[in-house]
Parts: sequence; C-alpha cells; structure tokens
Amino acid sequence: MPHSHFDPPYNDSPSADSAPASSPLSLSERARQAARPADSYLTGLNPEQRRAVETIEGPLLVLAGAGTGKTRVLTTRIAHIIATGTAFPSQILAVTFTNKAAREMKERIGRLVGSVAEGMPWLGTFHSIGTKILRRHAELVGLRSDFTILDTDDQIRLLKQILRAENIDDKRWPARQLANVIDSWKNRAITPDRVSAGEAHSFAQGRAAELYKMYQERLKVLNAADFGDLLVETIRLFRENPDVLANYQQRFRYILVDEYQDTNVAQYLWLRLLAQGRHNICCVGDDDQSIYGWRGAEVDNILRFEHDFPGAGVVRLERNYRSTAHILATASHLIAHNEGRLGKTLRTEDDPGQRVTITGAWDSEEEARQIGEAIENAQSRGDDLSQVAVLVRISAQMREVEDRFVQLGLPYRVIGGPRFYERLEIRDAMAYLRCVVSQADDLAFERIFNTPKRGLGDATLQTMHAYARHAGVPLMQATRALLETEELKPRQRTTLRDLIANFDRWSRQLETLPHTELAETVLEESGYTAMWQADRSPDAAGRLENLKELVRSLEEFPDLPSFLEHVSLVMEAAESDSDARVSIMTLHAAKGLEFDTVFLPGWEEGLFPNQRALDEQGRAGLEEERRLAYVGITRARKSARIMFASNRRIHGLWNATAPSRFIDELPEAHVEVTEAPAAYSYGGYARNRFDQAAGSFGSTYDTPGWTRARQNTPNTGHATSPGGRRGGNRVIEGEIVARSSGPSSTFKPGDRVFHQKFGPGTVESCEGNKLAIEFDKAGRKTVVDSFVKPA
DNA sequence: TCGCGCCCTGTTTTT
DNA sequence: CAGGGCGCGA
Repeated sequence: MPHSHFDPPYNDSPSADSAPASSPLSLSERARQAARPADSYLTGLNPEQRRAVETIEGPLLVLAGAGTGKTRVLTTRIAHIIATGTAFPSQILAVTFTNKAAREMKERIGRLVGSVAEGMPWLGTFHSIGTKILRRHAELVGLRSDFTILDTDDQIRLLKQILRAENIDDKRWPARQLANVIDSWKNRAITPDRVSAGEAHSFAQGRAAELYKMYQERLKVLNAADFGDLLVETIRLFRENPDVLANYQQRFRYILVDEYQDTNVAQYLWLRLLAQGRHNICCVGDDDQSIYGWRGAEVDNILRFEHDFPGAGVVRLERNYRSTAHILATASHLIAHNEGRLGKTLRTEDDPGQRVTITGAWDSEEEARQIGEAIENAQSRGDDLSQVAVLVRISAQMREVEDRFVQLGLPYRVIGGPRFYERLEIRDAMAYLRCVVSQADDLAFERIFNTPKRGLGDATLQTMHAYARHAGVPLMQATRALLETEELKPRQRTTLRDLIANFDRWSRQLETLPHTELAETVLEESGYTAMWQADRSPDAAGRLENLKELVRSLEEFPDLPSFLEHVSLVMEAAESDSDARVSIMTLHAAKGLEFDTVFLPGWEEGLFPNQRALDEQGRAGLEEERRLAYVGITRARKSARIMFASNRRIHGLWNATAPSRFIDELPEAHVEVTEAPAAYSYGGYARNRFDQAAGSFGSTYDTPGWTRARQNTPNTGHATSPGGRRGGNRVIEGEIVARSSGPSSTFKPGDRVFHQKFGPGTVESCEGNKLAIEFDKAGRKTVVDSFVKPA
C-alpha cells in the first residue's frame, strides 16, 4: 500500500485549532481534499463505507452488519483524519473491547498511514485507557499513581476476607457471588451509596451495599483498583473534577468506538462525558451481534444512539463481503425472529454457494465423530485446516470434540482457554514481583508468603492480619513489627525475618539490577523455581517453561511496573497461529473471526438456547442466544454446518435432548437436512427409553448420588434447603463478634490482662504498643497491645 | 502445619 | 466429572 503521497500531519497545524468543529465538511477541508491526488486508502470503499469514513464531524453511528468491513471503515476513518491533517494522532481516542482488536487496529492503521499509528497513544481498550487516565490523576480519587490492578482472583480473596471479618458464612453467601453483584453494579456505574434497597437484598440479607462500601474502602487502603473501577473511578474523577474532564474533552477531538453494542452503562457514561466537548463521536457496531448482555452490555446503548447524541448521522453497512448467499440468508432469516432491533438487510453479490446443512446425531459422541469425519474428508481434499472452526456454546462441549480429534490425529487448537496470566505459576511469580515493586501489596504477599512451603500457615497469617488491621498498616510492615515481639512462634519468626529481608534486598535491587535479571533472581532466591523443579508431577515442566516465558516477555518492557500493568490488562496466552490446525472455541470467542468452514454442534434446547440464559433473562435472554446463533452462522465464508444430538451427557449423566428451536427458525430454501447414516442405527427411541430407565435403576445403588440427581433435574431455581442452618454455627459466630469488638485501651505496668493465646498475665512494662507481660502459664513474653484485653 | 481424602457443588459466555 | 473446601489424622 503506497502512502507516500500524503504528508505526515505533524507539520501541519491541525485546522481544527482555529476552526470550531461545526460544519460537516468545511470549505478548507474540501479544498484540501481536492488538492491532493485521489487518496488511495479511499479507493475500493463502497459508497456507504466511504460515507462512514468521510463524515468526520458530529456524532455518527455506523451500523455494520457481519462481514461488512467494519474494521476497515474504522481504520480508514482514522487514517483519513490523520492524513487530512484534521487532527494529530494523539488527539484521537479510539476504544475497543479487546486487546486483540486494538492491536489489529493499530497494525492496519499503520499499514494505511505509515508509522504514525505508533503515535496513537489513545488507541486501546476501555480498560487500558481508563487506567492511563486514572494513573495521571490517581490522587483525586484516593489512589496513588502506582495503584495495582486486581484480577478476579484477588478480588474474590479480598471479598472473602471481608465476609469473614463480618461473620458472614461464605458458604451460604459465596464471595464469588458478591463479586458478581458488585461487578454488575460497577457495570452500571452504581456507587455504594446509590445501591437501591431492593438490590442490596440480593446478597446476605440486605448487607450487600454495606459490603460493597467496605470493599471499596479496602481497595483504597490497598491502593488497588479492580476492573470495574478502571471505568467507574474515571467517571467519578471526571464528575468531581470538571477541569480535568474539560481537559480531556479538549484533547479528544475525535472519538471512535468499536463494537458499540457491547458497551455497558458505565462505558456509555464514560464516552458521553468525553464526547460532550466536541461531539465528534463515531460508534461502530451491530445490534445483532450484541452477545455480552450477561456481563452488563446494554443493547439499548446502540438502539438509543440517535436519541443520546442529537443530530447523529447513521450509516448502514449492508454489503457483506464474507459469506455466500445461502449462509447470509440463513443467518438473516434467523435473526429476523428477534424484536427490538434496528434492522438491516445484508446482501451479497457472491454466488449462492452451498446450503447450510443441518445434521442430527444420536448422541454427542457421534456428533463429534461426524465432525471429525467431515474434517478428515476436507483434509484429504486438500482443504486448509486453519480455515476450519468448531464453535460451541459452552466450553464443556469442547472436550468431546477434542477427544475425537486426538484419536484421529487431527491437529487443533483451542482458542480462549485459560489465559497465560491466569495460570497458577504465573500468578505466583507475579505476586512476588508485585511485592518487590510495592511492599504494600497485601494480596500478593498473602498469596506467596507460604509458597513455596515455609512452614507458615493460617495461624501465623491470622496473627499478622490482626496486627495489620489494628495498626492500619500493610501486612509486610505489620510483620516487621511483629518480628520485634514474641507474638509469633520462634520458627515462624525466623522464617518471616528471612523472607522480609529477601524482599528488602530485592526491592533495593530494583534500582541496580536490570528488571529481567531481578525477576530471575527473585524466582531463584525465593525457592520458587526450585519448588517446581522438585515437583514430580507431569505438568511441572510446563510450568517452568511458562515461568521462563514470563521472564522472556519481561524483556519487552522498560521496567517491572509497566510489565505488571501489561500483564494484568493485556497479557494473553502466546498463540502460535498460522499453522494448519482446526480451531475450537466458544461462540463468544469467535466474534470478529471468520473461517471457510464452520461447525456448529450442540443446537439443542437447554444447551443452545442455554437454559440458564432463558431462566435468568427471559425473552431478552432468548434473543441474545439467537444473536449468538447469528454470530455463529455468519462466521462462515463458504460452509456452515449446524448439528444437534438426541442425547448428551450433562454432569456425567446422559440426558435426552430436543433439537434447538433455532433450527425450526431457519429458512427451508437455504438449508438442507443431511442424513447422518449412523444416526439411528442404535435403535433410536427404544434405546432412549432404555437409557433413561437404566439410568435410574443403575443409580439406585448409589443412594446419595441418585437423590442428588433427582433433586438436580427439576430444581433450577434457588433450592432453599429446609432448616439448612446448623445449630452450632451461631454460637461460634457470636463468640467471634464479642471478641473482635473488645476495646483496646492502653495498659500500664501492673495491669492484669488476658491474651488470646497465652492466657492471663500481668503487665510488666510498656514500650509504645509493645508490652512485656508475665503470663501466669506461658511465662514472660513481648506482645503487642492489640492482642491483649483487660482481664 | 501438612497432606490426604471425602463431599459437595456447579457448569455460559470475560475486560 | 472435576475442582474446591473442609475435616481429619499424622
């Protein structure tokens, strides 16, 4: 792509400086366009695409159906703004949802306008841009600029602590659930004080809002932000500091948003605040591909765009460049069953191609066999396996397909499996590095203080915690103080002293050693690598390999902090693409991708549409499932193959399943039902009944299991177990309450005191908060006063 | 304090 | 079926 004909915009003074952005296409702009040779990047765009690219001023909604060149429009638009000198790259805010999308955009812009894209500091995900803004003004929201970003794991551990401290049974009220509740509030930019009474009841008998508040306070103490905060706290920053907001409104002359249908309320508010300055916001999306409602996305955002941004233009991209006519017609017909959509008519000029096939199988194993067989045939015809994908509704479906592929020796790759940074060893290593960078990172310290095993346990941690909470200091600092006392047992004390000394040394080396070396040193000297080397389990080697990979990827960053940030926000499993492998992934993970051939197994009621989506979201859930189906079909360029099985194993039990209602919604003229020869060879119905009978009889032997299975089937809602509370629990809880609420006054020599661990004793001397106490049974000990109460 | 084994639960999708 | 949590025994 030649692009030498336009000047880098750095030399031009962007005209918008002097001309308020009002006229859609100013005279000077038109003159500038006329003056330059036909812009090569504009050629090849169809008229609608071109309109989407060239309508620069004012709000614009681009409704881009599947395969209509959405990314191309976005990137060309940015290139256009830059190439015409309308704005500097640094004045364009371009947000995406995934890092992959951001990366791809950067690359494509780079190809269009040369290296200028490197100078686009504000192209990234909502979260990364939010972080960037937040770091600059952290003190305004009660954080320091080096705040840590908590992942889900940290989040849950933190919530668990809070629940425990509040004596809330985390069995009945799992921290995980509270995390979801809080997340859903953050998705809607609801702060603790704005939680409605009704919603507060969604957890722990109405204490949810209170817990949320404590959680937020705790985050501030820890100098940490969770994913939701990266947006919500930015919104708060903007709202409470109009000058800061104004600054960004000025800066961002042009705002572009990818996948607008996936934005949640918080993201919408965030965007609206920023767009209020210049009103140049261009959102690209497809309401038919909104599939993240469950995590707070609001289709409404895109449906209401024209209302939210008055005077907005709308461009529809309806020319599909990806799929054959049969595939397109099938998808369009299916999605037409949804109400409440903006409506698009996708068209293609390609030849009709093959019809979409629908294939039934006796059970899920046979379904997997059919997929395997079809792919083997394609392979022997010379098809490129990297152009074949199996798209499933839930990851649990992958296993059977994988098993089959392994048997056949078909190369495959699973996309979107556990992420690199979610692996145990990576998290541990990261925790070490986090502690080195910030000794106040309690969650990290807690994670690794006994990894590898050092003989420190829960008892020790509790002591450390109790002191830390009392003194209001981070764990490591608390530990330092405790080392001066006899609060801890000698062995633990020595161990902790060593550990702290290590961290002190590593922290000092932060200045002197290159960060990659430091990371290696830390992992080495902490005994962490040794731990895995000594491990005889089969995956230990892989873990060591991952650790090496971690250190290797460190090289790409200037220092540890920037690396840590990258990992928490961006890091993905290294995927070696481009070799010929079949891709297996969830439908969600498939959005934005395309393949020649797509297999869509598991189109059965309950699985797809997913029962839970139906139960929880009703009709909205059904429509989202249908959109998911639409996304699935439209991934295919040439061949889409829908499949269902009559029996599927769920939790290890075989269940009879009915074909998905979506299958009946497909247009007969564009699909064909293929007979699977082996489908009924097992005897169909009779076998089905037999199976069910066998299932029940077989299980009678296993009474608890059978009872559970029986309870499982009809029970979809909340099973309130009758009299589920254990009588003994309350007493214990009450005891803890009494203990933690005891007053902690200051003591003087001669006072009779009681220590939780050492029992009654007499104070001998005091030094600050350290007391020397002669215990009746345990002898003379130095302890801190927070562990002691008057006897 | 650690490690083992039992039991229970839940299993959509994720920045 | 699997992963996590908890209780028990060493």
